[in-house]
Amino acid sequence: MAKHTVLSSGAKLWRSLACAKSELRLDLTLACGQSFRWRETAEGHWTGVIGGRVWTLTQTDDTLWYHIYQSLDRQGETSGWEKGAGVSLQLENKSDNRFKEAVKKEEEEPVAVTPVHQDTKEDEEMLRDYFQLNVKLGDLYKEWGAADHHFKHIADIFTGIRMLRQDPTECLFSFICTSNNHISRIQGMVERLCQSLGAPLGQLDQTSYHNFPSLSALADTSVEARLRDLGFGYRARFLQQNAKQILVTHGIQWLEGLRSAPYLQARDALRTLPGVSTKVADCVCLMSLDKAEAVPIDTHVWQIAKRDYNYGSGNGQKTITGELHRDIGDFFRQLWGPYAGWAQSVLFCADLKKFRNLKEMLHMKRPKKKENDEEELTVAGKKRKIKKEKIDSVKNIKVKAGHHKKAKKSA
DNA sequence: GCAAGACCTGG
DNA sequence: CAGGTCTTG
Repeated sequence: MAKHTVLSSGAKLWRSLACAKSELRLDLTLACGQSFRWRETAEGHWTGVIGGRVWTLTQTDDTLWYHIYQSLDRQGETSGWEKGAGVSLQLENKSDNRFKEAVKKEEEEPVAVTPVHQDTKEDEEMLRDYFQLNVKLGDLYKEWGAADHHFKHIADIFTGIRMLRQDPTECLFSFICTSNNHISRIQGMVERLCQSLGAPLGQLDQTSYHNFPSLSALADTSVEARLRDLGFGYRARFLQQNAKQILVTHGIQWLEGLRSAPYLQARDALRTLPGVSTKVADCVCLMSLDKAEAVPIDTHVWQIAKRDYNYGSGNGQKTITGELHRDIGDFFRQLWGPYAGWAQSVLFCADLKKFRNLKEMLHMKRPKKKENDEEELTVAGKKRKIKKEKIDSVKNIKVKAGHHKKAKKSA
């Protein structure tokens, strides 16, 4: 049976490119909630799908290493996948007919075949494109840190977090699943989505890999019922409706075409889709459509704005509504500049529970009095924190009545 | 424009 | 309740 590879198993299977950890941290970038499909398959080794092929990535201090597994089409040639049968066998075991049909449909479509000669240059370019390595993250960190003291503080530990340049279809349909939901469940849902409707790419150890489903696979009318069975809840309808709507009214190239549209135009276009409001549209813009200025505002980011930036406006409101949404985005764009969305992802990542151990290191580095006090208040218990926020919100309502928009810009 | 409620599911 | 969206009032 084919296995996930590791760097120590023999360097000849690996290719590399120069890349400092200040430019890219795989562990943070691939697990901070922008893509839901990467898994750490061995210590420091991340396996996932890029461009219809399965890759394992790892890094050392100044080098990014990558291995691309041989695709199913070349089964039996040399190393790589188990001799093909593994995946097909697995599919036969499913008794659900609709399941088979959908997969069959996928299989009939042409699948990208890896050329026999290994085109190192193209592969490297694909990787550079996926990680947007032409963007000099170190320079951006310096700019953000110079403009924003709090960012600089966080950035001491949370280095190398950059935006992926994801496939727009995968990005859109994955983020439709994020509403009213949490990361661990989203990961499972996206995985089931791919296994159910995506073209199989092969199997490594106990894990089978699939392409993200095509629009036509998602558009089939049987999809909603299938996805409900897979635990997608009310989002099942959104996924199917969207795929159909995009294909019928816009065409298959529409999403990619939005890469060349201005940010707000692309976002408004996405917002016409059912289940896609400002937040999800911003995620898709930032993570797949080259809109670095897009700042997705969710309740979590709103908390960050209030807690770390003393952001006052909107404290009287219960939910993130129109104007508030735009204002918070503008606030961060003014603070960080045209790559505000990238900067936001750093703070977002630093706030994830799964990286709490990393964040602890910040206290070791800076035993500042004031900040310790604030942390204690936060850690001490929810009730006290809530009380404090309520007091703040009362204050801010008064402020808001007076100065409204000018107050926050001074920050 | 904003506020409620509903919406699937599971930790 | 959770990293939200849609529908009403």
